Amino acid sequence: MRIDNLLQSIASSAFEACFGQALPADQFSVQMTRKEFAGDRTIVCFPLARHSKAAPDATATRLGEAMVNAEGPVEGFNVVKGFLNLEIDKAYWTQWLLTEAAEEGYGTRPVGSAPHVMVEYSSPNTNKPLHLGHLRNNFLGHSVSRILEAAGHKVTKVQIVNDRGIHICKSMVAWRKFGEGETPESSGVKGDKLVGKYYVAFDKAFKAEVADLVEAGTPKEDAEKQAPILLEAQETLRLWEQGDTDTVELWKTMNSWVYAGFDTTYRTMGVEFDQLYFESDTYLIGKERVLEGLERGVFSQSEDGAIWVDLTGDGLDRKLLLRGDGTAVYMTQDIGTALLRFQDYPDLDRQVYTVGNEQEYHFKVLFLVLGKLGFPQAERCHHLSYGMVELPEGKMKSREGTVVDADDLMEEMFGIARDIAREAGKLEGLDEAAQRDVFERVGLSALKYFLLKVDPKKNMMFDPTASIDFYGNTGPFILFNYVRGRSILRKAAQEGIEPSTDIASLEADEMELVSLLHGLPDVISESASTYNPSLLANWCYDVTKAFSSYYQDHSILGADDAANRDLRLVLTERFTRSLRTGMHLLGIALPERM
RNA sequence: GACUAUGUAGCUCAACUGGAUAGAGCACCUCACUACGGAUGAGGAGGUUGAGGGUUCGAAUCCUUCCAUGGUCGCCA
Repeated sequence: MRIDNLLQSIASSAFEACFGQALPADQFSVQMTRKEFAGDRTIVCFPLARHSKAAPDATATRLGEAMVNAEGPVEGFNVVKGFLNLEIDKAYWTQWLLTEAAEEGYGTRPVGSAPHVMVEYSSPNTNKPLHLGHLRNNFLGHSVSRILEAAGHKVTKVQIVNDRGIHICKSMVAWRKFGEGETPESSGVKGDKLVGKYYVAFDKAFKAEVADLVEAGTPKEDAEKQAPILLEAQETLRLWEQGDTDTVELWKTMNSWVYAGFDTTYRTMGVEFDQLYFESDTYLIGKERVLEGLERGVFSQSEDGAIWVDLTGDGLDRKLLLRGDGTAVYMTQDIGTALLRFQDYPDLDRQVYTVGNEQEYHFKVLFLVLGKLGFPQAERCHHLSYGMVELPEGKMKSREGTVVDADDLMEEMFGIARDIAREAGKLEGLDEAAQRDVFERVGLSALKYFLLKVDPKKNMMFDPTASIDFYGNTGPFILFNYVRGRSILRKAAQEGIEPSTDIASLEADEMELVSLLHGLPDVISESASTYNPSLLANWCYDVTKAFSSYYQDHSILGADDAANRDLRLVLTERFTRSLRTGMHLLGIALPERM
């Protein structure tokens, strides 16, 4: 049993023995004792006073005495006002270090012990490359997937590729007009960047045409609807929907360029998916399902034939699900996608959508609609909503060229990692590929940690100069301490030192590290139930800081006697392994050297 | 305007969900150390937690009224 639960249960029976009143264990709030006070865990006794009919400090004292006398690890106590500070038997912690903390997979639960969850993230448009916003999205979704897995869920990672619509047609038109047959192979340009280039070219040509029309006397609003290149894009969309062979061929070709480009970026990012869904496949399913819903009477139809859902009973509005002309809107295809997924995975307990907070209303509606269609999982579905990534100069705007490209940013981080590593000179003897691997791990750790340490729901500032910092509260700082710890363990192994189970008792300055290590399982389950990796990121930093400080004050291999040395080695081993678990759940891979 | 989130040190972020003197990093100042990996550690300074009112043993956290900022309020996606 975890120490907090154990203490609660001891407190509960001790309280009943003292005051003759039974309180459920969860009424006893156990927290870590602040370091300016003696003790390991604290029970706040103010709320207990009205049940004990005694003053808070008297209640605390009597409860403390009873807990010391009870069977269990409580060895002593002190009372400050109504705070009961408990001292835990050091042997308890020693035993814990040698048993639970030593287990393979400490902190995680076996996959399949909790329900099957689908996590969607990334979900890009196919008309432009991935940028900084996608990085936050991908790192979040990927990390939450791993955290849910560690909490025992079976997890399926998916994305919905927004591969159809006017945006991709614009790139197609521009490519046909200006492309002269250019391909990723012929130009050496990455596929997603190439298609993005034509999307920009379209926009430029469009604006020029509008300007010409305005020059010729057309009002601006009309000009923006009449520009020939826009009409051509709309015609292309019509042809695509009719299945026109040439159009569909070009669409397939250009999308395939984008996918190849995205694949490269995802691989560099270190994220992956179990299955891809494509809007071009799901929007028709959505139409069918909406029509079925109409037949079953959960939706209604207006005179022009449009289909609506009435959510006024849920405090929202009426919402359009299908246009009068039978064409799909965004909601239509999202309904189709959701239902297809439930059909593909009948054991699915819920879906988690990693999508920016500007779509909160959309997902409220979607989940309500799924509920109306009779899916009990709907109420467990979750919109993992996250805030925008802002730059010091404001929002990213493609028109102003302030979009931070994902590939460029990652490459920049790798370069900084390389420069620092060369200066430190710790990678001599590694070949090129192995060194590159280290640079990527270090650089990615900086980016991922920077983006994940902030509460997802908050907007965050991406200050380029601060974000590339490798000192302080950063990913590389955590990696650095992991590498130091591993280096010691390697050295111990080389010297044939195998820590015995006869380890020294813990001193006060070791307790902070031990307490933090002990907290890992709780942090993981808390992160999982709130879909919040930042809790885990902060834990990784806290435990690393504790180790770094401990490392400074104590020579691990140079300890006075074997019992102390073995304790320190055990601590180092538990630290590196727990940290590796935590960082893995953030999607961060750790190097052995750096 | 309505709805919704956010507002904490100069800056970027925490705060175990109502608990003790609100903590880290960066920047600034001081100190330690030829270190099992210095991409280090210790200390100092820096706060009326946007403002006012309320709830109670106790509030950054809950309620309320304002203020500021972002987002949403399409037969766009």
